[in-house]
Amino acid sequence: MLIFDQEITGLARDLIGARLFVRGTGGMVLETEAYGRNDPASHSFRGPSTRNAAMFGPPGSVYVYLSYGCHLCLNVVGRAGEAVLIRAMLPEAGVALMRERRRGGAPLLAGPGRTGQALGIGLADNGKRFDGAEFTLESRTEARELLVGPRIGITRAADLPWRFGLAEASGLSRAFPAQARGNNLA
DNA sequence: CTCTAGATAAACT
DNA sequence: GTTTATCTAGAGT
Repeated sequence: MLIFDQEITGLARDLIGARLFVRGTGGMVLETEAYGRNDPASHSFRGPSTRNAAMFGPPGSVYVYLSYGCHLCLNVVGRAGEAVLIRAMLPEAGVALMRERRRGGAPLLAGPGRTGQALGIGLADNGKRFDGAEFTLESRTEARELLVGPRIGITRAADLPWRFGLAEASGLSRAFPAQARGNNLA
């Protein structure tokens, strides 16, 4: 079982190799980033607001935000004010529908904006739960080797190694820097 | 490979 | 009113 109520980096690691589905589309999670409560790069840094309200919902909630005015990004909420951004997945379920939503553009799920588009999420999904209804999460079953590196596309706290990826996976949003290997999952 | 335009919600001054 | 933001597609070198 996946534990949502734990340190956010732990949740980000546990989500690698897990399977995530949104209304029948999705697949294995390949890449995540952790965002903490007192993390200058996090939307929750300045406290609760209309935009980030879902980040303060119960662990296991859905947090969706609009990035750069055009990209919807999906997050898994952990403890209050903490969340994990889903950056890349392996297309496994509902591939035809995802391809249609991406209008034939490939890749389907490599990158947070592409993932949001392929899964068909919207701001209206904020506050929903990963409870198996519309949003489902199945924990990883086997041990996997993990890549660790700095987060992408942020300006503050850019040095924290809070980005995680599945080793040997193709379909990551970007390659990890060298030295990223060597952390086995439990 | 690098560069740039594009899109809009919310925080900030 | 202005700026920034957890990016991407498409054009250019």
